[in-house]
Amino acid sequence: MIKIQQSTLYGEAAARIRDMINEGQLLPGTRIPEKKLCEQFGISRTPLREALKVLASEGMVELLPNRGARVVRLTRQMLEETYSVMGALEGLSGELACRYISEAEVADIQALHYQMMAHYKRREIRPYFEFNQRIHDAIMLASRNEVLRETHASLNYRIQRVRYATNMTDEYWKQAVADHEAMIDCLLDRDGERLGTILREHLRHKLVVAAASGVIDDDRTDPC
Amino acid sequence: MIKIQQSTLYGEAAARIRDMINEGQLLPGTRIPEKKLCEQFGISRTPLREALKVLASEGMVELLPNRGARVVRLTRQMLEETYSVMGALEGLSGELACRYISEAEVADIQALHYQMMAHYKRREIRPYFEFNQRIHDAIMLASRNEVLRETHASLNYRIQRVRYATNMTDEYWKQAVADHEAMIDCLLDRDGERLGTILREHLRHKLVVAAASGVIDDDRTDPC
DNA sequence: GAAATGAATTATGAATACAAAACAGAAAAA
DNA sequence: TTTTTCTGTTTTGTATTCATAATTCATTTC
Repeated sequence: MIKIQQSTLYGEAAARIRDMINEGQLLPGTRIPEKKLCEQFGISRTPLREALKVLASEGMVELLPNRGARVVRLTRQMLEETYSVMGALEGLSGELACRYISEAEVADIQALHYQMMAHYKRREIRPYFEFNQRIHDAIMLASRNEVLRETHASLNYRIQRVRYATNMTDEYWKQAVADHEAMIDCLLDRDGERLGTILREHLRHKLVVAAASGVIDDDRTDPC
Repeated sequence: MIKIQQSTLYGEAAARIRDMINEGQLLPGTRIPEKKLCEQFGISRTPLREALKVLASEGMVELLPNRGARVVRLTRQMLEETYSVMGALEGLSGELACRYISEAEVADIQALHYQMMAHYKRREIRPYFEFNQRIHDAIMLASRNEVLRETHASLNYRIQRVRYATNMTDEYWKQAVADHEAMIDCLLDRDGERLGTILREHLRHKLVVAAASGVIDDDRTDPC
């Protein structure tokens, strides 16, 4: 049986705007011009406005009544707050994953880990990120908690654009890889408590790098 | 200077639908009739549909393409997942609160605690809940993390209707009060780690009661 | 020259109109 | 009787329209 995935215009629009924000085509703090995007997407304002409502509750844009939608700025404060919350969520995912994960899933994650390591050794940052993300996703899935997964995903959207702009120092990269090595050990031992701790720490390290990425919109004059 | 709070129709509508769900006027699994609600609220379909998009990303309703909106069912599984995530979030709030809370805020929480205790002794469940919630909110505020607060609030919406239907056993109620006593001690000692642990435990206790509340929509035939 | 005022323009918020899909019920076929 | 097909109705998704609030920019005033 083939699953028909019914797509809606507002869903498509939301996804495209999300990408545009992450890729820097829509800049933080700037207005999102409804009319322009409607023409670009070839849709009317109704579904586009619905998409903006969705993005607003995801925290990607902010809606100012009668003044339109703006791309939210990633302040340092907000980034710290978000990483703190994501740390708690990923920590929980680690704890739960160790309780429920199957042998096969652990093996899959190990495989992903080795692929990631290969890209690390070759200093191929994009593919490295790719596999890195897939490992974290796999742990999320293993936690058998959809609410957790969705909540995490929603926060993750907001900070994706940081990742697009991150430049890793050798020192941090080494640390990140070490974290991942330890994570694999925890999974093999089913040591949920320690995996949770490592993941929370891991997120704290990520914050440091992210904060230095240059997409932070602090101390810019805010014309609101 | 008076702050003008600009309200939008879709925001109002979202709030009203939320309340209707929590108060049982819109039943889980049932369709949300656009036309009817439009007439009831005296608005057109456009803002109402926007409200539904917001509620959908909050997890209050689910949108089936071309088949309208339904109130999501609270399955036991989902309730467990949600409490698990909220436990992690409240745990974090406890840890952070101990780092940042002021003397005055601790005093306020103590005052709320004594008011809550008064209602506990008189077995006045509604006011007890009221103060209980206010204490948890106050800790959230003290954590100085808006992202955390909003994420928690969003999850809290979904399970509010359980709280409306909870009947407390004496045993659980006693336990809950004991938890709260311990929480106050932690705040006074600024013992974040322990407060975090207590809050996570506290949420686990809440789950047990909630699961027995009778608003769980398991094993009902699903006509989808 | 800078700030303030006001009309013209533009964008947003909400209502209405139209197209397409889902639903319901009657009639026909197995 | 049960199943299927067809048709009319209802409901949803999207486009369009209209009213109102915000913005812009030229003009006036200090």
